Amino acid sequence: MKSNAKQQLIEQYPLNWSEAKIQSFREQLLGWYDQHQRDLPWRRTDNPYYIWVSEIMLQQTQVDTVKPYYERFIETLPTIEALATASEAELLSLWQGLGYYSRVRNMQVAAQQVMSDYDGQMPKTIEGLLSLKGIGPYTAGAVGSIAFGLVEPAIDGNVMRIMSRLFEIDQDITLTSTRKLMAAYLYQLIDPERPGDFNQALMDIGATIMTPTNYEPLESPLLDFDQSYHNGTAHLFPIKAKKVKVIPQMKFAYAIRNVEGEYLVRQHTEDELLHGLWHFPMADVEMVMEGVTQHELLEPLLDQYPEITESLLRQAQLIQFNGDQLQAPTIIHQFSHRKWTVTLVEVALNNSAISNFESLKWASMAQMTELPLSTLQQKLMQQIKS
DNA sequence: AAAACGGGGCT
DNA sequence: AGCCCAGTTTT
Repeated sequence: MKSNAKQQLIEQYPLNWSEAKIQSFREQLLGWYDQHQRDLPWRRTDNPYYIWVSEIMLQQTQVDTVKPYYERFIETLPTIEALATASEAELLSLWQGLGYYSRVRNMQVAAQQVMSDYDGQMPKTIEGLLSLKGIGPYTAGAVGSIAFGLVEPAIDGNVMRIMSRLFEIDQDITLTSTRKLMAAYLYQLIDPERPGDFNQALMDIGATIMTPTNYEPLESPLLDFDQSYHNGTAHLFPIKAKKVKVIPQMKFAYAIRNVEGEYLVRQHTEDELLHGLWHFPMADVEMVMEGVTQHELLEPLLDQYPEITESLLRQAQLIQFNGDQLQAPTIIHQFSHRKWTVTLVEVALNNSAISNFESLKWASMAQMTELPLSTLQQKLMQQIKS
């Protein structure tokens, strides 16, 4: 990261620790690492390519599973050039069983980028690493710090858990702002003499001591700095908002206009979303076909609203066909738990229908604007005006 | 900034 | 069978 951006981040989230306390943190962490670091194949090399391969593999798989894959991969494709020119069949067979096959394809694209854009050498800056396909902020930080000594944090799930517990960070770790806060703290904590070891030490502690379910990490070299341990709150961290899954739904909304220029509208009931707000009548549909017919457009409406009869629509004219091609706008409306894709179907009646129905009534555009409307309905009405 | 993606592993 | 994970890419 550029030093001015880094400085700004630190000013935004200052740690306010004394130099002595920061020094002590580094000494505890690195002293522990010197004694307890795990002996892993990719820690016996300083070849940036090998370290890169290991980081990509470790993104998706546990250490013990990765080991044999790693050994075979670097033996078979020992250089970036070999990776860049390998056949797809060879790549896939080397990766078979690891999953996330797009990542090995991305890695080959990146190897080709290195050959063409970087003269066959891995770029030695964060920006350069980030320019490679498949390398995001975590991998750039890991490879950059371990292989090139760049003073950059490598924030993965382990590190987020550790940071959220050390500082009792009570924000959702899936938020970008929370990761920025952690990056700011880590820029202040990271040892500029040994950034790669600093990052790997944190990851080892996360993997072996400050695990997801160990709330009393008595062996942790960071115990003195561990707020959640001292307050007995470790089990509360990290805070991860459980994401409700969004159910996609397709709907038609019918803008049915009579000769007076009025539209049929209805107020959503309490068993519906957008309760109390007024809308064009809407109907659920499975999917919208490419070559949908006029009949198919109106069928869901008749199904869902018994009071709208076929005789009423006998004179209906669908005004959105250009030749046979339907040209209907769609509006996306996102709820916390639903995503509606609403296709606006415009219907012009030639007869002068005036009587109101049980739950539907006629309203001019001007009258509608006096009613409580959802943003969805406003967007639909916007489509008609233009 | 938020959503989509992805396939092995777990319940 | 369906949910979950942990990072990157895409929008």
